[in-house]
Amino acid sequence: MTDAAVTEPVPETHALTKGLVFAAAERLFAVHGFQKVSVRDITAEAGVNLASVNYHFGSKDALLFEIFRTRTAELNRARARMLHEAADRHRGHPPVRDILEALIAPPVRWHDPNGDRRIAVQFLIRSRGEGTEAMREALRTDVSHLRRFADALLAARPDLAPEEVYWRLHFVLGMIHNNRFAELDRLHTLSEGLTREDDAETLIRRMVDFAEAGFSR
Amino acid sequence: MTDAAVTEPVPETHALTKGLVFAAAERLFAVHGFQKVSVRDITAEAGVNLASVNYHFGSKDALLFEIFRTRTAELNRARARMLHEAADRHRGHPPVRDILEALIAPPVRWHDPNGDRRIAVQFLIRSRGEGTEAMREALRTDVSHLRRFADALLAARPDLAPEEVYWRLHFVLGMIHNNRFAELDRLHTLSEGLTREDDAETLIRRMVDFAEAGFSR
DNA sequence: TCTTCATCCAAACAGCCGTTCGACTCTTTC
DNA sequence: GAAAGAGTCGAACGGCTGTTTGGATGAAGA
Repeated sequence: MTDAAVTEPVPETHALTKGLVFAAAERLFAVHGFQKVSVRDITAEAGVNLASVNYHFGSKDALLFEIFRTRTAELNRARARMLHEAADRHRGHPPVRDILEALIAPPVRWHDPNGDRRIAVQFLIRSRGEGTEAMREALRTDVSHLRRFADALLAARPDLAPEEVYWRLHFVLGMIHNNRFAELDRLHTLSEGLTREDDAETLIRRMVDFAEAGFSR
Repeated sequence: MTDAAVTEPVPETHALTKGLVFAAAERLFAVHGFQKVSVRDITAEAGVNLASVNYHFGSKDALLFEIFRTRTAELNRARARMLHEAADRHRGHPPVRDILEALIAPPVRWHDPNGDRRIAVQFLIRSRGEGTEAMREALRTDVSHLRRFADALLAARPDLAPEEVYWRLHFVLGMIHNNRFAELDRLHTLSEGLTREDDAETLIRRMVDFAEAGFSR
């Protein structure tokens, strides 16, 4: 994770004001939701003029979509790289556990308090439920990213009926998408703080263990 | 599921107009989201006057919360009943599989196309991500419902570290909450229709199998 | 028959929304 | 040094938001 293009909090092609808007918008959207944050909230947080959003991005929805597109591409790249490395380690046929780890590890690592990507992953999780029409269209049609993981799982478990593999992949995605601030808070409340200790790597191990066990039969 | 108090689509204590508003609001909120649906959308859909929402419910947020409270209570009751029945079958100590089934089966049965509760479960799923402050407060503080399931799991697996049990419960909840229209559509697209055939009971079996396997070690 | 009361209705309210406009500033280019 | 262009600014636009108001309606009770 030393690639500058990946760890750069805000795309460096942005002008100063544009970058401020991008960062403020991502943060506010991630914390409060897309509809509850106004253009005025964003520009006030960024300390720039109200018209900046429309000047640099065209519209509020276009700003939302640019953040979505940027972060989605980064996450997909990190996942694809891990899947590729796993394939290299196993002569083109990675086992189920390595495939699941490539799917799970990147977003969980981003979510780590020490990372600069907590906001980005919360934004992406939100975009599934309350995204723009353009976002949902992109999520619905662009399945090429998930295609690779589905194909890898199908190849790793040729003994299973394909629909069984697809459903289990769906369950794993549900586990990942449920790691929102509010849900984790509730878990920590329920466990009376027992679950709060985990760092990213421990949580990844727990999730991969659980998911791999789900694929065991 | 023959209890009238549970299968009643709209609480029968409501007056005619109040019931129309309740039903229209639940449907529109479930399909389009909470923030995107206006009071005017609701009253137009219900065919009643604009002021009806404020007259019968006080405010838009209060209407949202009443739907949330009603459906949450019904779902919790159905789950608690299944857990209770499982405890009766096993002399007070139900196995992991029966506990998970009590958690999973009710919302999946509600989601069945033949049921009259598809809207309700979609509404409840949405309330986790985009709910009112009052809703999130209720979800955060009222853990008494989940408490029973966590305690049952802890009792069924005394060999596991408690935090491990809590995390696995969290993963199972993620599987359940991911059954939104949009996510299922994407799954069906990815699988090229293979996953579309399943009825509620088959899906419940798949989910319980997966979750139980996650608890196997 | 008169009163009471819950319900319903059209209309208006104040406020916030995303977006646009025209002027102004500053740097770059010829 | 003039022209051009990108960026920023305050101000305003039309439209939609949730909510409120005051009167009309009609059934129930004395």
